[in-house]
Amino acid sequence: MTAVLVIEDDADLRRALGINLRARDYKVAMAESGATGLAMAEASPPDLVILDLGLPDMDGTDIISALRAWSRVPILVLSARSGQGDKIDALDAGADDYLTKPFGMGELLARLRAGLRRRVDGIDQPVVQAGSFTVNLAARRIQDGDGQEVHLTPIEWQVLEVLVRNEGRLVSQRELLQEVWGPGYLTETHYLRVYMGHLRRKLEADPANPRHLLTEPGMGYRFIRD
Amino acid sequence: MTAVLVIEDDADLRRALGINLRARDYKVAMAESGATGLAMAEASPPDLVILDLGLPDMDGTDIISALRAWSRVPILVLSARSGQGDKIDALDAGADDYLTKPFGMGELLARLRAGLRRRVDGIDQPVVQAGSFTVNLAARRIQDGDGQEVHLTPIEWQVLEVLVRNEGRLVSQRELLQEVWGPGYLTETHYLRVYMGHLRRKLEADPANPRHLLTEPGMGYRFIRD
DNA sequence: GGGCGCCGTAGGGATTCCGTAAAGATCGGG
DNA sequence: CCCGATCTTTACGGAATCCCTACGGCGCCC
Repeated sequence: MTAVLVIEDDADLRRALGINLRARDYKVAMAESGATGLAMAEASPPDLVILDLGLPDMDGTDIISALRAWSRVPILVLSARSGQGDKIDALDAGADDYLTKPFGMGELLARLRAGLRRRVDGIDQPVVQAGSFTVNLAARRIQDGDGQEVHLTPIEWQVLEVLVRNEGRLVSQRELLQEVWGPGYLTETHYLRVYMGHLRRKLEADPANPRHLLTEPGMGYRFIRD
Repeated sequence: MTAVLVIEDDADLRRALGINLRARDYKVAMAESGATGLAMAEASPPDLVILDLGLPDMDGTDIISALRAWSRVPILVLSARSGQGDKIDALDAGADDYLTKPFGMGELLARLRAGLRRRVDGIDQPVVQAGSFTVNLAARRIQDGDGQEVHLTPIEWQVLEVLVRNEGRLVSQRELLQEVWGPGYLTETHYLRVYMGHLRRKLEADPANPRHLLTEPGMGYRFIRD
């Protein structure tokens, strides 16, 4: 059954959404605040998130970013603010759709169906275990094989995150440079050599013979769990 | 470069869209009617479609259905009609987003970025099973008959990719050389002999009697699954 | 039968690419 | 202002890959 997480502080709207979604046989989870919503998403990853931007405890785009740190789940934003700027900020933070209150329940359900239709079956899990080490994408923490915390610098983390989120897939050098350094550094491949070396020394049991952070000469790098 | 197809009959709006999209470095194609739009999409598949529902020659949902018959390209619908029913129909026909006129150009571009972002995350995993081996083009991964990972060099990948994309069809030597080595090497057919040999040795159960990577003497090569 | 064109295989040298270490450069905090 | 952490840049040995040549096999036509 399809699981939908609703993060909404208005009790009336929350109840209305719950009734309508359950009537269509969705499995619904509810959160009243951003913090609990994020915790619930990590505890039990949903197939789609309906998020109210006007929550009291957290900024809306921060919630989106926190989700996007580890998940590609479709995010449908509800908001009372109809300005263009708010929509652009939310969409660029990673939201998939933006619905301005007041909205019709029929339209909401149609946009929800559209979001679910193109659901991807990727690695939507907050923690990825890789033989010798463990990556917690949601908390941005890493543990060594001995349970020791490993400290990564910002760039090291960004490189690792791109690779882990594309587990098994070859990530080209251009793609990595684009994601981490931006479009002006697409040819600076020696950066990658340096930072892949750092990551291997910190994470691999035998940095000279990596088992998880692999090089594909002339093409790019690949992360595999085992 | 990202290719966007705009299907819009209003000349003013079409021009405005063209200017804004090209300014953001999108490659823009334009159609004034549904029929030509569908033809252009088939001739040169875009990365995203912007579709006006109020075209004179065809019903909007029919255009969406026709596209969805063969493509999962993101479709962003523009419409002057703001009723819930129209939106629901379009979204359930397969559209990804629905924008009511008049709309802000900033919001349109943000929704366009949201649609394109999903494409990069890659729904399509073209996995081709070929008797003795399995090719995953998106992940750049190959498994042998025994489930063993097979490593290919960049040029080996390029050659194989061209052949697999043209599964069943004869690919001429000129075409292969053009795609992989570029226009300056159209007569260096011995390169092909060398690299086809590499591929067969790595992928075929009996490299001397290939069953999937076939030679058509004097013409070119052909990939077949079985 | 022999020449010829086409294909497959092998291997060596040149070139490109990668890993590693380490020295400046830059930035932020105390 | 100094110091530590981080990022950038350079240099070099070694590995992977590519280009190119050589040689043998096969089928075809004269």
